[in-house]
Amino acid sequence: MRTSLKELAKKSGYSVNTVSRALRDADDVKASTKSLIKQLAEEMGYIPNVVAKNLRLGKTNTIGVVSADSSNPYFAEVILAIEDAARSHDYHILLVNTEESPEGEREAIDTLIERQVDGLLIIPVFGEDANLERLKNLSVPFLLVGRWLPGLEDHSILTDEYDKAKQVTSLFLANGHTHVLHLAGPSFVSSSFDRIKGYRDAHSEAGIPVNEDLIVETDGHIEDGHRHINALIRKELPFTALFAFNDLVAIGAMRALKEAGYLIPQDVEVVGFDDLDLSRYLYNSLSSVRIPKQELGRIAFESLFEHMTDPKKLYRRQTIESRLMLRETTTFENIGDSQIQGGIK
Amino acid sequence: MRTSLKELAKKSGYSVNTVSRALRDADDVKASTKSLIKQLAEEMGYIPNVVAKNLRLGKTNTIGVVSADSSNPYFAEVILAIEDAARSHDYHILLVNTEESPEGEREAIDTLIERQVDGLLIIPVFGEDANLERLKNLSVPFLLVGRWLPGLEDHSILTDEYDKAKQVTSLFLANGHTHVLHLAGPSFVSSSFDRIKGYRDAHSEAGIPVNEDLIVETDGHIEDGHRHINALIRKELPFTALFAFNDLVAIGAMRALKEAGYLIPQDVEVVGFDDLDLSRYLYNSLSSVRIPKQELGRIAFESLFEHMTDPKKLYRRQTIESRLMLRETTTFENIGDSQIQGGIK
DNA sequence: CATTAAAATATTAACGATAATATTATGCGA
DNA sequence: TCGCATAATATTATCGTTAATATTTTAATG
Repeated sequence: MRTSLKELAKKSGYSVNTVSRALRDADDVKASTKSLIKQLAEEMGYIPNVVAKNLRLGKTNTIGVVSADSSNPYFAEVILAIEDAARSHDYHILLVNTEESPEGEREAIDTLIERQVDGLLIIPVFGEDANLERLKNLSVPFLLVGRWLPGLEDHSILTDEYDKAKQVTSLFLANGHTHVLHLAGPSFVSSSFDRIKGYRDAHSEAGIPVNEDLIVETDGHIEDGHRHINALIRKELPFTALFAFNDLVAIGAMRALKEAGYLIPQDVEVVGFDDLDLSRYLYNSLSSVRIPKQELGRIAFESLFEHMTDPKKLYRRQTIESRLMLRETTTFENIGDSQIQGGIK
Repeated sequence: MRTSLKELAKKSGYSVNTVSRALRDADDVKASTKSLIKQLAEEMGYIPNVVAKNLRLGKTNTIGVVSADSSNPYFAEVILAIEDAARSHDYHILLVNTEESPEGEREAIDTLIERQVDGLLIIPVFGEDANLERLKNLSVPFLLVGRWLPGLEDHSILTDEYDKAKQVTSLFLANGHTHVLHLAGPSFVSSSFDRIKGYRDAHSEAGIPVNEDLIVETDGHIEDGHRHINALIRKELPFTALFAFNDLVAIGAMRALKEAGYLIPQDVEVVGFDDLDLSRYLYNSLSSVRIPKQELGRIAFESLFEHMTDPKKLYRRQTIESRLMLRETTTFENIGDSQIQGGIK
C-alpha cells in the first residue's frame, strides 16, 4: 500500500498536519522536526498524492490541449512548444484530438472541464453556434491557437496569414503568372478562410479576375495534394503557379507534378505555408511562409498562464509575424525583403 | 461557484448520496426521482468533479505518456494512435517530453506517478541504473514503446528492426555495394543499437569486414543527416549506398548529396527507416522500412489497458512486424518480396 | 518563579465525490 | 390490520491532502 501523510504521522508521532507542513517547508515547523520527517518520508518512499492536493486546492496545474490532429507536423511542433512551456511552469498537459470535428471538440472540452483543468488551449474548427456559446460560458481561461472563431477573436493567437497569403499571390501575379492555383485547406478552418481571402484580394488589387476553378479545397493532408493535382492535370486545367494551403499539400502536389513530367520551378512555381522543418531540405527546397511554431506554442501557454494567474485580465487578440521564405520552388525575389542567407535557406 | 452534488441535494431535498446514485443511474433510485434530479442537474449546469471522483475511487483513467520528442513525426504518429485508443476507452493522456534525457525521463515518471496515473507508456533512453531500478519498482503498469531497456525487455513493444536493418544491409551488399554508409541514431537509444547490430551482422554474414568509418552517429534529426553527409563528402569518404537511421536523417542526407551533385539512386542508393507518411511523396520517393506506427500506438495502449485491468497479468515482450518498402531511392528488388504495388508505393 | 508572548504542534473542517451501512417508506400476504 | 420483505432514501465514513483554528510547549521577561 502507498504511504500517506497519515502513516508518516503515525510512524513519526507527529500529527498529519505537521507532517504536511514539514514536507512543504513551512516556517512554523522546527528544523529538527522537518529533517526527521523528511528522512522518514524518504525511507518509507512517500509519494505525495497530487489528486488529493488538487481537490483540496481547487487547482490542478493542468491545462487541456484540444488539438485537431497532433500527428500533423505543424501541430506537433506547436504542441511540443506548449508542453515545454507548461513543464517549465510546473504544468502538465492533457492532450485530446478532435480529428477536426465539432462533435469531438465539444466532447474534448467537456471532459477536460470535468477534469478540472485550469485552462484550455484549443485549435478549433468552425462548428455549431452551440459550441460557441459553450466556449463563451467556459469557467476557465482559454485561448484559440492559430485559429479564430467568430465572436471570439479576442481569444485568439494568430499569425498574419491573410497578409502573407496576399503577398504570395501578389508576387506570383506580379511575376507574370495569370493562372495561380490555390490548393486551399478545409472550409471549416479559419486559416483556410483567411488564406483564400488573401488570394482573392491580391487578385482584385492586381485587377485580375479570380478564376473559381483555380481555388480547390483539400483536407490539408499530403495525399490530398497529390490526388487533386492528378485530377487537375487530367482535366487539363492550366496553371503555372501553385499556392498551397500548407507544406504537406505542397509536397503531395509537387510529387504529382513530377510524376506528370512537370518541372519545378520551370513549369510550375510553388509556395507552401507553415514552413515545416523539413521543407528546406526537400529536393526542391520549398518556398513557404514560415510560421514561428515554437513561438506560437510558447506564447499560447504563457498568455494562458497570465489569464490563469489573473482571471480578470482582458482578452485581446494577438498576432505573431510570419515570414515568407523564398527558396528553390520559386524563381523570383521578394520585393523589399533582402534577408537572403547563404547555404540552406 | 460551481454546483456540486451538495447543492443539487439541498435544492432537490434529497441527500447527496441519492443525488450521486441518481446521476449514475443506480437501480435503487426511483425512476421519477432520477429524472427529477437529472433535470435539476441539467438546469443548474452541474458538472461532475472528476478529481474528487478520482480521489475517492483511487483511479484516474489517465495514463502518462513519456515521449522523447513528440514533434518528431514518427513519435507524433505513435502518440496520436495512443491517444485515439485511450480516448475510445475513456482514458486521457498526460504527455511529457524528455528531450531524450535520462534526467528528464526520471522527472517525468516521478511527477506522473504523483499525479496518480493508472499506467505509463514510455519511450525510454538508456540511462543510469537508478532509472532502471525506479522503473522496476513502479507501482503502476508500464510499457516501453518501440524501445527496450536492459532487464526490462518483457515490458517492450518492439518492431523487428534488427532483422530489417540486416535485410537492408544484406540487400545492399548483395547488389555489389562494398561501401555502405550507415548514418546511425544516437547511442543512448535501443533502436540505434539494434540497427547497427543488424548492419554489422549483415557484413559478417556476407564475409565483408565492417569499415568503422562508415558507421556515423547522428542525433536522428534532419539537420544532422545533412551536416554529416556534408562533412563526409568534404573528407572524401567513398560510399555508394546509404542506410539511414530514420527517414528524417535520410532526407537531410539526400539533400546534402544533391547539393554536392550526386544523383540518387545512380550514385548513391538510399534506404531510410520508419517510413513516414510523406516519404513516398518525396521527389525521389524514399525506400524505407515501414514501421506500423498506428498499430504500435494502438497495441501499446491496449496492452497497457490489459495490465491495468489485470495487474497480475504477466509481461511479455511483443514484436510487431515491419516491412521494407522499396521505392525510387533504390534500384534493386527485394528478394522474396513480390508485393509491389502500382502508383505511389 | 509566575506571566506571557512566541514557537511548535494538534485538532477540526473542508475539498466533492462514492461506498458501506442504517433508516424509513411502501406494498403485499395472511 | 399487522408483520415483514423490499424498495427508497439517508447517514456516516472515507479517499489524502491543506487551511483555519485551537492547544500545548518553550523561551523570555520582570
